[in-house]
Amino acid sequence: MLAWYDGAARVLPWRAPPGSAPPDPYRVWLSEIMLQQTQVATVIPYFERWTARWPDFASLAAADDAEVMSMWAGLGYYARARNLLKGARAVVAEHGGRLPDTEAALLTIPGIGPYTAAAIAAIAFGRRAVVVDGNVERVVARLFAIPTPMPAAKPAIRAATDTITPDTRAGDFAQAMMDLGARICTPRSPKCLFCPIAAGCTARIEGEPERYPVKAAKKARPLRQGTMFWLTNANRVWLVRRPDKGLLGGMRALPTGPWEAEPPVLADAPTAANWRMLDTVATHGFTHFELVCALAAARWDGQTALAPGEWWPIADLESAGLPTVFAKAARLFREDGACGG
DNA sequence: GAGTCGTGGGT
DNA sequence: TACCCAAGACT
Repeated sequence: MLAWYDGAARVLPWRAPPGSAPPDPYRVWLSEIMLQQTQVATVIPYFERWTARWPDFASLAAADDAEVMSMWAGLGYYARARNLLKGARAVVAEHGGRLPDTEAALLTIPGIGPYTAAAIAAIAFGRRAVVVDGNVERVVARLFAIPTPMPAAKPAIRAATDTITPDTRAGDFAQAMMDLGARICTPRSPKCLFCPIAAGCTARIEGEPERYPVKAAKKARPLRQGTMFWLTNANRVWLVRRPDKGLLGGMRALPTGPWEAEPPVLADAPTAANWRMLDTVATHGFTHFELVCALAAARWDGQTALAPGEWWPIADLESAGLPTVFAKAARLFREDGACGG
């Protein structure tokens, strides 16, 4: 694997060349958080903007919370951004501004779990650590043809990974396994002809490498419905801030009622007004449900009471840092020509 | 162990 | 198209 990696490693902004000195721990940490459940190509532009704005732990720890959330907008899983800020502040306050170099200490930092702790220890500090992410799970499940369905197979996969992890260059080994999983040992149509370890792969010898890792059938995503509100005042629109915990926590948003199985009502509007329903609806797929939102537009009369929020210039809505579901809805309101849009 | 938590790319 | 899934963590 290391020999293959020496010649085939992807060049990435947070990565050092194979066999060279470890990269900046801050950049390793940031990239690992951004890469959780997120593909490399999606992360790269966010990583570049982020490091230009906050190049180290000290600058990030001193950053404004709202600006951090806005910079993360569109990347998803927003708890990562909240924990990233907590993590940077913990590193400054409790570790002298430098990331600790052991897995156990790394695990105490918000946002760092078993995978990320092992990855940072190996990649940024050159320690031997058993790094198991989704790529490694797939490669190892195939290499050893592990028949146990996920997630029950996780302990066996970790044990098997331990047996093939080298004592030196564990970081390069981990990155080699992840590159292999991302480019060759892919979930569907693995390219075994280009695989450096195909000769020892039990799943390939069996003839159906795609069968691994074995997974149980998953259930269908339920439908949820709701209403989003577009309240305007001159050339501005009313935005709210969502509660810190839960779905899209801490993010700027359009006012919305709850998202539930039942059809929506207008009772959750941000203010009393002559709401006009648009002809179109906004749809968006989340991890565990599908959302269909009715769209209601109105002008504020300058009199009725408003819950906490802020007027935002419609022409500058791109800088509000709206999650994608709200950015999509905002586009529909503006295309409709709704009041002020 | 199971549910929650986004979004975009690939097929 | 509809579905799968990604360098997981947290509760």
